[in-house]
Amino acid sequence: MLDVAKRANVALSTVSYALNNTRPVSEETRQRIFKAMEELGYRPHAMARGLASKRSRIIALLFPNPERGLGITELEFVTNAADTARENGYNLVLWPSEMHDPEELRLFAQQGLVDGVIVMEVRLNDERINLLREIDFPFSMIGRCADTDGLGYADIDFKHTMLETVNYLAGLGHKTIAFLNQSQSAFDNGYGPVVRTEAEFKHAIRVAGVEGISSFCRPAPHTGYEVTNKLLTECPGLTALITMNERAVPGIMQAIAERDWHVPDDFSLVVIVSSARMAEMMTPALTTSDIQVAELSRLGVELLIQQLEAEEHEPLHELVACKLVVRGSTGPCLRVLKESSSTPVVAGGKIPEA
Amino acid sequence: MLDVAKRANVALSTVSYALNNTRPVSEETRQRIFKAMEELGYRPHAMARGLASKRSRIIALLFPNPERGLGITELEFVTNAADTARENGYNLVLWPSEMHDPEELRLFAQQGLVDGVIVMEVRLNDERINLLREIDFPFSMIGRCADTDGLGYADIDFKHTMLETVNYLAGLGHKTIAFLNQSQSAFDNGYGPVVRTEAEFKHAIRVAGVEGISSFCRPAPHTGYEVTNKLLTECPGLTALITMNERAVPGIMQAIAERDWHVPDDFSLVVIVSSARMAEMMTPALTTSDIQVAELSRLGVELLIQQLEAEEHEPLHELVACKLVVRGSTGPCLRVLKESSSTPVVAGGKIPEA
DNA sequence: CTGTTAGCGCGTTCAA
DNA sequence: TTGAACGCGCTAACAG
Repeated sequence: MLDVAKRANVALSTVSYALNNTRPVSEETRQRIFKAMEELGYRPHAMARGLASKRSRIIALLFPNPERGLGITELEFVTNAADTARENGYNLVLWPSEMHDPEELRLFAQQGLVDGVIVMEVRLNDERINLLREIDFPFSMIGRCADTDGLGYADIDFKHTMLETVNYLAGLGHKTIAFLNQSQSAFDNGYGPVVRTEAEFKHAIRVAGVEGISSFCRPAPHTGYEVTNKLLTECPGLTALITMNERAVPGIMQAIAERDWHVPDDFSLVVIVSSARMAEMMTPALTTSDIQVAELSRLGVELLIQQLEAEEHEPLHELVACKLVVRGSTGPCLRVLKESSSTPVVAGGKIPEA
Repeated sequence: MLDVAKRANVALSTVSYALNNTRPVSEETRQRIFKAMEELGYRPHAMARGLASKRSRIIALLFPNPERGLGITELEFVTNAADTARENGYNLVLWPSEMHDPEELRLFAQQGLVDGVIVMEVRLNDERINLLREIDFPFSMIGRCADTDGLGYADIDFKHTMLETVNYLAGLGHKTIAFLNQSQSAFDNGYGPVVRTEAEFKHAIRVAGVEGISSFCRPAPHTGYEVTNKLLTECPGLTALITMNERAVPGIMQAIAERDWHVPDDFSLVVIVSSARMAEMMTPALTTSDIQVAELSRLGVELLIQQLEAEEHEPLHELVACKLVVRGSTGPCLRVLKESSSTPVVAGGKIPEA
């Protein structure tokens, strides 16, 4: 840097000012400086910068462990976050969420390596959030906890997503709709999406004026098979199923197929909080409500950076609904239209998960 | 740090030495120092450390863009790499591979932020590798280029993987086996796995003494459908198919189903360089040759760190074969056994991709 | 085994 | 507008 300064016939500090726009520099000298940097192949040293300015321009992502979902959208979250960070001049480091011990998080945060963190897979009452709040460390969430007062987050609009899906199915003539959620343990742990969809499903069926039944299900094909069988047995009037459990889908399809039912003429299936990638893995291609990964992760990063750079801006938040994409797994239920004899009535209830 | 030193009645440097084990420190004073650190809640500052030692203990991962595969294994690569890095006391930052302009890579490398990089999705002649070599920047590869002289890498053992798969099918009695690779353009770009599996397939069928036919196919269900149809039409004796194209699988299955063939009794399917997650998405569950993600990414990281920390160690490399897991999509071909009239013979050839 | 001290490369306050 | 000097928090010679 000193070499650059000499070569441009200015003081070392002037180079710094030119670099950071932290003080007016005459256009002429600025040109000279940049030319000198070019010629010498000078690159500002990130660490030295960080030390002096106390801002590393590095943010961390507490990434999810790839168990629940298929891993498809999770990857996109990570890559999109890295892209967005870079577009804003930040680097993105990955911190495994296995850092379950919050003390480890504290340790990392206080190392001064990162300016802030983005927390994924937030639970309603999340130790990590409590800790970050306590030590007053900047963060944003993809997802959200229960008490979001003063917090920045980007989350899925589960209410809208569920309403749109249920209304769509009701509009096709379905009178009884099931919701196959993720696992009971996720619910008990207060994992946001599971808790919220559970509530919003109940709300949506009430609004749509149809019968509804919901069940938890661990994320695996065989559990999907078992739970679907139970649902179909105990609830003969069922003609449509909504699920947020991607890994259970093959089992669901199998249970339907074994009854010699055809999708979508005999039974409709919608996967919510899913993706086109998932949809096209099945035959027929599934109707899905696609999670807007790119937007969510972009928002998560931007919300954090905003907080980092603004003086006293109120942390913002955004809700992004999933987008319903109708494909081949939904339609009117021809089976029921034919069997116009008995009108099935089922009480909204609960079936134990597999 | 000075406070810690005072509180422990030692010099500032002694604290440093105790922290880095860079010089013997008597057990007694070491205890005093750590106690003082504890009491003061002292955390060494990462950036200052990096500045002084010229080693940031940060490594970068040039991650893949999630187009080719399903995204399942890719996520595991990233998370496992982050875990392994952390276990070795390193941080892992993500650098988007869209950094196609090698100049941008040079810029990042020379910022001094990271000590080394791990390159994924390496092509046989990869600009990034050439650049890193040229500027003498430490790196390792997951995958490998053509000239690996003096380079550290962890890659799939395609030869073993393909031999095992073909031998397994031949052992079941299959006489004509197809290989559905990824896209022609990936091959033309010299993407390692595509080029290597293509060659190893030819080698393996020769060794096994069976007929073989191979074809490229873009990564999507409908192209999988089209290519499979072409293969089945032009090659009536075909009873088994190997693919490395996960996204094409639904199309492959559909083409088979439309012929009223049942898997595995009428036709066998193996997906190589895949995973259990993929396998269980289909009915019947697929026989796959699973990529050993955890091991590969661990090796990739460790190889780099070894290089970073060792004095003059020769860069090492490792090949890891995929592991064949037999599930429901493979077996003897009953269809051919029944139609014992005509013995189909087909010349090994090439079918244009969809 | 321990203490002293000079930087690492840059941001930023002060004086000019 | 510009230049000089100080310090960020730590490592690593060098000296005891």
